[in-house]
Parts: sequence; C-alpha cells; structure tokens
Amino acid sequence: MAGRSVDLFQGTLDVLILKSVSWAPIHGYSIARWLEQTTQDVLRVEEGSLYPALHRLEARGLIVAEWGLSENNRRAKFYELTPSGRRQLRVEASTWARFADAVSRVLAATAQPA
Amino acid sequence: MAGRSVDLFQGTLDVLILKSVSWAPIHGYSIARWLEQTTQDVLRVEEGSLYPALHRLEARGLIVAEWGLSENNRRAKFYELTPSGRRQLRVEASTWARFADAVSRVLAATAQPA
DNA sequence: ATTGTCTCCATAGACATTCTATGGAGGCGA
DNA sequence: TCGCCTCCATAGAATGTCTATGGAGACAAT
Repeated sequence: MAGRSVDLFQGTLDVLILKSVSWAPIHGYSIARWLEQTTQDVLRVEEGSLYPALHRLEARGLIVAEWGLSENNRRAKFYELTPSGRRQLRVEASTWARFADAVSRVLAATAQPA
Repeated sequence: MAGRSVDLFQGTLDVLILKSVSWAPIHGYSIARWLEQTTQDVLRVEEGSLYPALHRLEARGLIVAEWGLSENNRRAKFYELTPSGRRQLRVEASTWARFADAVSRVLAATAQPA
C-alpha cells in the first residue's frame, strides 16, 4: 500500500493543470510527467482525464493552444495561460487552500462539542 | 468572496463522515452541524449529499444505525463506527494526507524542471 | 526494411458522487 | 393554530474522472 498512487479527487485536476502551464508553453504529455515527478507518483493523471480537461480549460478561455514540435521532434500542442487563466489559478489555489485546511481541521479534531 | 463556503471535492465526504461518527453515536443532522461548526462554515454538507452517503457507508458495513431520540426529543437515526469503519477511517485519512500534501507541493512549486 | 517501443493526441462509455429541489412529519413556542 | 426548526428521505441533473481503445509519427535495433 505504501507506494500506490491516489485517484484524483474530482475538481482538483483543473488547478493542477493551470499551475503546470503557468511558466511556459507546455504540452499535455509533459504536464502529466511533471505532475508525477513533482509528487513522486502520488498524483497520476490519466490521458483520458487530461485531454478532456485541457479542452475544457481551453473552451473556457483559461488557456490557449498552439501546435509546435516537442523536444523529441514530435507534433505537440503547447498550452499557455491566458490572463483570465492566471486569475483563475489564483482563485482556485486559494479555494483549495481553504478547503484543504478545513478538511485537515476536521480530521485532526479530537472531540466533538456538546 | 471572503465568506463563501466551498463545494466538496468528490470523494472527501466519506472520510469526513467517518470522522464525525468516530466518538459516539450521532445523527445525520448533527453531523452536518458539527462539520460546519468545526470548519467555520467552509465545509457545508447538503442533506441531499449527506443522507445518501450515510446509506452508502451503512451498506458497506462501515457504520451502523439505530433509531433513537435526539436532544430535541425528535426521532433520529444514530450512526456509529464499526470496527471495519474504524480501519477505513484510518486508511482514508492517510490517503487524504498523502493527496493533500501532493497537491500542496504542486501548487507551491516555483519552477518546472528541464 | 521491418519491427517494436515510446511519445503525443484523442474519443467513447461507464461510473461514482455531489448538488438542487422537493417533500413530509413531528416538536415546540408564540 | 400558526409558523419555524429539526430530522429523514428521494429523484433527477450535472459534473468530472476513470478504463479502454485507437492512431500516427519518431527513433533505435535487428
């Protein structure tokens, strides 16, 4: 059980993607690799989740895509944050922090009130 | 925006409930109140989510129910952890911790690797 | 040249969970 | 008796993630 990865909790993928594309244009496959690497394989994003998510974010105008060539000389779509996407990243990161803190408070509670 | 509550991320409700019932028999309505109170209204559990979740957990044998009378003299179903539920609480709490830590690591990252 | 492996994109379909909306019944106080 | 609060419950919609699958091109090895 020690090394298993964790299924994503619904709603977290978007903010993870927004963060991944917040520095420089990056393609989908690379996003997945970076997330796995950064989290030591705790977060594993399946392609069947990733690409629909990217399309959603693009449709909402939070990221924009452009075709290019990957490091390995392959056709790849590079995504980048729009200004609106950058605002959304801030919002969702702060929402996540509030939420995670609240859950932690519950799980750390040692007794219930009267 | 400051005081808004956060929709639950799918998958977190179970562990919150298991924790809520981990001390003494408690009924559904009271679970919702306790969660709101403990998280200063950040986590708000709707009844349409709560009761189905309780039934799910009961069906899985993680909690057991017994009818009783509430503090206000009303008919209420009191839930309690089973031994199997207590084990599950440990598992899910640890899964949550791993997950939350991984997400935090991503959101705190300041640069992407080569 | 052929084969295999890896990269990269993509879609379909199943599945689980949470939400909104709604209803009802009983206790209690005004 | 009227209204509010407590407590349980279900139906239906919406959403997002997963598994499974496919395809095509780059590159290395044989």
